[in-house]
Amino acid sequence: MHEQDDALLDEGNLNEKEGRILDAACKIFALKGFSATTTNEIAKEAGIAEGTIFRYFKTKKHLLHGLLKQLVHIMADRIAIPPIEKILSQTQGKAIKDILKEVMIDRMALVEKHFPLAKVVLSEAMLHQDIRDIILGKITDRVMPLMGDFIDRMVLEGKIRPMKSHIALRCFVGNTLLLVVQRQLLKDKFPIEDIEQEIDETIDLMLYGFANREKGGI
Amino acid sequence: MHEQDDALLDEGNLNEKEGRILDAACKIFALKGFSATTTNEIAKEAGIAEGTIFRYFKTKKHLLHGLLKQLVHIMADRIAIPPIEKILSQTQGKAIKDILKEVMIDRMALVEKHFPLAKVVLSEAMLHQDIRDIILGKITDRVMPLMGDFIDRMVLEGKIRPMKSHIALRCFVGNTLLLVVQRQLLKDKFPIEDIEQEIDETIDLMLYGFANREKGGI
Amino acid sequence: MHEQDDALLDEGNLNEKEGRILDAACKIFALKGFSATTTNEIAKEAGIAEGTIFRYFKTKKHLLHGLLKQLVHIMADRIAIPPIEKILSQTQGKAIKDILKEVMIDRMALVEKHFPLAKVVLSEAMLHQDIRDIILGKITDRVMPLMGDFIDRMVLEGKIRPMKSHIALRCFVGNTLLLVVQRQLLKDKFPIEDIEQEIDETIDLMLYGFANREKGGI
Amino acid sequence: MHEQDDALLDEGNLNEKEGRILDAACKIFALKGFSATTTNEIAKEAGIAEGTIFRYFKTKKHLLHGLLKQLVHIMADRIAIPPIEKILSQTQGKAIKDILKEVMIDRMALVEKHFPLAKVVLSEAMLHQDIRDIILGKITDRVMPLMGDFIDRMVLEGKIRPMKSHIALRCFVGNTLLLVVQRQLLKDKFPIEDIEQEIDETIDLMLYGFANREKGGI
DNA sequence: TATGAATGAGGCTTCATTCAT
DNA sequence: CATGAATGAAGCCTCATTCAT
Repeated sequence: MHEQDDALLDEGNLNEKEGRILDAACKIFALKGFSATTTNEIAKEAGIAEGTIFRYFKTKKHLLHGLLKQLVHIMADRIAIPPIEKILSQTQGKAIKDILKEVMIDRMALVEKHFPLAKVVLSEAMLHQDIRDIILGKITDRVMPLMGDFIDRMVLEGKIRPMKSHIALRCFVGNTLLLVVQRQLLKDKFPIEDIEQEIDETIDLMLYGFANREKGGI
Repeated sequence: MHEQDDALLDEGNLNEKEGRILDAACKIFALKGFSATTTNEIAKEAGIAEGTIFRYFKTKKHLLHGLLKQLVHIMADRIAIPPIEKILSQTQGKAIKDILKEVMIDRMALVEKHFPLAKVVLSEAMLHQDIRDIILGKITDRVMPLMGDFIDRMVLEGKIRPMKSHIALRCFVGNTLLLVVQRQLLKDKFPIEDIEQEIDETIDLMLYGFANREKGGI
Repeated sequence: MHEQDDALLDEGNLNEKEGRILDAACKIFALKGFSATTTNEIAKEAGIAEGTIFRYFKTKKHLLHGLLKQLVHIMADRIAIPPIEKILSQTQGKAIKDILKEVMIDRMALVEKHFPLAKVVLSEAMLHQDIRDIILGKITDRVMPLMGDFIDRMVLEGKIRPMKSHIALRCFVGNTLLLVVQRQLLKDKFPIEDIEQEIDETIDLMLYGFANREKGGI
Repeated sequence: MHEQDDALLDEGNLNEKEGRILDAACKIFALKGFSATTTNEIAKEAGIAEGTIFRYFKTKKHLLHGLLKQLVHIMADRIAIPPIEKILSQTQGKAIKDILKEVMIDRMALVEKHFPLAKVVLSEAMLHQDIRDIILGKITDRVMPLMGDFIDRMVLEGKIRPMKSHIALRCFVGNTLLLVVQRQLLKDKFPIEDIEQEIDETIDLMLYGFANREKGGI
């Protein structure tokens, strides 16, 4: 119970108790979902009294929203954006294959590190429009331009052929996401032996496609 | 409330009441998630008394499991498999592009028709191993062989280049899934104007890849 | 606990459980006030489970309103109005002194019988406009016309001198109310030895006033 | 919030903080009743920390008792008694009608000025014997002798006819009280147009009674 | 002395489950 | 077999009170 160390969310603008509560909530929401989690459990996990939760969050729903806002904020502004910005700004002279590999590994690591949170976000987002809006706001503002610009630049540099950036992005995200899901959730039935090789082959497929050029693609 | 017609689940081996309950549960689980749905709501939607639910399902949890089993059974054996089997068995003489398009449209239609159920299944599967196992069992037994064999056959026929079927499958599923999610959940922020063109471009990307061949692919 | 007999409120249009709940609520509200009464206490007093209360009344506040509506309804239509109508319709040949005495005794008995309820009503009415409105609606519709007409008739019959009925009514109600309050709440410090004599003297004062006519009233 | 000026209760023997707390408590108790008022609200209104309340009053209940004692003390000794003593000592040469009018106006003004407090006192007194005792003690000691002596003197002076003082007092208090209640609480349904005329007619009724002397009073 | 964060008992309310009809 | 009133455990939340600062 209530480990203080290694808090994923306790960052700057919120105090120590609030961070502990958010961490605990995140952990148990990820385990059982929002509705099935009790405020009592969260309090025990956070090592505080149940009532204390409600000094920081008016209701359990507010706690969820606060959590999601933190998540989105942190994911986007502190964790997710900077490394990808760095990678995307240091592409000169690199082969597109290596760039994509670097990005995919980085993104996989990111999602896998925060997979519990991701589960909370996704399962709630699936049901509730208001939660989708919190996430989408950030994606629209930060992720789309960043990735879109990158793809457009790659096209300009001649590293990839002309294409609509959102379709390329969807392809890349789809492949990465399913890879993570398989590793995290389906590892018993569909284990991945050599992850690096798996990534290599995935990128190869994305780059060169299914088509059999030698036979003319029919 | 309690429409008897057009029951998605009322199939054969379960009687009329049981089917009505499962239909109602499915509908409301999809809307609000399992924990947030009350048996009272289900009963009202099914047009029966609350107590009657417990004649057919020992607990609410049993109801969920029963529902998921039905869903997986039906999705796999009655709805999902037959059409794809048909498509996959009539590929001779067709271009790979058209085959993929046919499959993608068919799969999208399938998922979109049953999107509410899909949401239930996915959000519960994200949290609970036992539920994942129910689904995965069917996928391992039926879907993987079918799709794997198809890809292998395409390779043999020279329509696609040699590749590992599970990677190709992941790519195809990833693209299709995100396309559906975008259409269903993100339509406000990321609308898709012309779905057929979107599919065409997605398949084109899958077939021929990102790479700019003319420039040598670097 | 939970006596079924002698229910003050269990009248016709509400079923047995609902009546038991209202009776219990009435008893404890009168003892401790609305806010200080717990739904748990009410349930114990009514001899039912706490949850059952909420099958009949959405919230504790709704229970209070239901109670007040019943009280006002019963007080006005079943208990309060009929006897006074009877008295007021049989005044021919009687001295005004005897009529007033009859009315006062009847009204005192009525209020004293329902004094616990009266306390609930008054203490809530003091604080909340919405509750005052429930009561006043009935008074405006039923009590005022009845008493006003009576006073006007007495004036016409020459039994009392011309006067505004609402002032006479206020005087009569004020005297009666304080008499009841003294008997019920102040009996330790200001006991009333002979209630009939007290009533006689009160009516004598109302009829003939303070003024000393023999000295010219100055 | 927390105006320091014009404190009703901050008088002499209690220090500034204590006075602020009592003032705030009084204001909010009057608005919402004792149980429905939170110590947090009181603290905010008083402009102090919640914990500070408990330096001055052991519990919330003690705060109520302290408040009531202050109220009764101030009402009786500082506010209520002196003016009435003055009026009652300057009656020579005045008509009884004018004396009563003067007293009634003075008492109405007094009650109306302190109506919020009066509501607290009354609603709590209705429920709790111990609170009634605090009030009645003061009334027995100070008010009754004062008013009783005045009435007896009026009788001796021949200004009113011989009567028991407590009955006359009850009549006067009843009329005055209901007049205030009507003005304060029932103004929407039973408005009073011309208050001075209303008082005149009420006093006239008290002085000369209902009886129609010309017809012989039958 | 004053603070206000923290507490935790206890309030109101929900809801899966039971059972007499 | 079907019902739905009743149950009571348990959830969310409030708030008087305490105590370290």
